[in-house]
Amino acid sequence: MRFSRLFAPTLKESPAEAEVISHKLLLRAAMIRKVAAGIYTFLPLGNRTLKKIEKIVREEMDGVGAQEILMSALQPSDLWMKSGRWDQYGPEMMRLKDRHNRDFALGPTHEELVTDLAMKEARSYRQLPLTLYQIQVKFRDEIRPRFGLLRGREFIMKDAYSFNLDQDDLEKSYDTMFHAYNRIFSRCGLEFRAVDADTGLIGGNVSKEFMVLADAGEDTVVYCDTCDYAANLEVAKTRTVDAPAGETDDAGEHAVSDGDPCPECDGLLKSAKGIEVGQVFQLGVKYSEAMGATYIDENGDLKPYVMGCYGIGVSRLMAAAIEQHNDEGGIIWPMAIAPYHVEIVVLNYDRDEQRELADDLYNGLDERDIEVLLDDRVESAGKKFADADLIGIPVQVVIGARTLKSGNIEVKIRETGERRDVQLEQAVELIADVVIELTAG
RNA sequence: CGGGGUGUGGCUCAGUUUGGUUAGAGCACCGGUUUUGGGAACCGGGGGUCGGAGGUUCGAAUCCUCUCACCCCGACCA
Repeated sequence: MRFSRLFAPTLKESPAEAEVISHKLLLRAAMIRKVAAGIYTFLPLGNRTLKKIEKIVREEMDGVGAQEILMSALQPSDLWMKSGRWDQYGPEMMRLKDRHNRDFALGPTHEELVTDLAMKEARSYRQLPLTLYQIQVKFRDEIRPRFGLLRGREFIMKDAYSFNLDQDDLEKSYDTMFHAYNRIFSRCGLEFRAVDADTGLIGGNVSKEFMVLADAGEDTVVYCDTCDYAANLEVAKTRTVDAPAGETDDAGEHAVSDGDPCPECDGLLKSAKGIEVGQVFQLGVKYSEAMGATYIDENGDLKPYVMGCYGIGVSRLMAAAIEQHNDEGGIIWPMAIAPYHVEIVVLNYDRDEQRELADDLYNGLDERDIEVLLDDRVESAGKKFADADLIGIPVQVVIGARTLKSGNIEVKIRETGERRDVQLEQAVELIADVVIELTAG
């Protein structure tokens, strides 16, 4: 892609509305634009990152046998009446009426729809376990949308649902999904923790949240400095001093704090802010019983599905990644979710030598399926460098008269700031290697 | 919803307290010249009616009333 043609109106200053770093940078780097409170348009760069995240999610979901579907965002009220959530959900659900005055909602989640689908189409135990997922827009009329993509009223979510034979079977699906989630967040380059969590309005018994550690987080994560114990503060436990490890106290809200003893070992608890990017639940029979969703087992008896559900805030993940990967200059995208792999900054594109060189390099990298953004704009060097840092493409290649004199171009790693001069003939090869290296983490 | 705050060209903001001629600046944008290794310089140009409605006044961005939007703190969530 040529920067001169790219629709990427970057901003020198942060719009006043943005408070947190990801929001500021998403706006400044021309990833998103606001439509209304908590509602955003994704511009080309932001959309590319979104699609990269979605691709990783799809690969991991498909990899564990989940099947992608796409359900309607617009949902009739009757299924929600059936589950009892039409009344429970409250004003957070965006509701509307059709021309016949029938009630609809813009889906905040899809348990009802997917359960209805399964009970009609997956009648036999032979079809189970069945895991379905989708990546789709969700609507929640949040009391207070804020922080850009971190809490929107319309957002992209991956939601998966497993229909299992029994609790044992559910636990297998849950476990599989849990590991897939770990891979997804690792591949996205995030530092995260899976923590014990409250099940909230979704319901169910067992649940883990995936928290990206970042100061902008709205949740507090409590974790042990010695063992694997980690929990959302809401459900965190501690151990009364002198009690042996393993004998826990159910702690009330805010009762657990830094330095309390770990409930599971002799370590001490610490706390940090976290952004919830995913959650997995063992729902059990909550929805299947409420909706009369049953399958026929091998004896011909009707049994309720034992269900699990698994969500990832895809657009939130994008913001969370920025919260973890930025500096004064702007975003530092992990390679796996960067809009482009390499940005070629050509300081004087109007000079034949530089233009030809840049075009060759561009084509050479393109042939190796490396995604390249070529800054061919007629702008000052300073502006191009600043934009490159802001947009945060992981590898920058600078073509300018200074290094060209000795037959070199410069390769700079966005994250570390490391630069090295590279001979022209070796450039494609070397840049390709750097991209692979950075992809591997 | 409670509390606090802000609405002035695309963005950042000044002007509002103490009403007074054609509403300003920087950035961005358009044309031109010279530039180009860290947000270039100069010349020329376009764009706002001051969130909206109503009111007070000879006169309103400025005062009053209502209203809408947005942001921050709290309760909810991917």
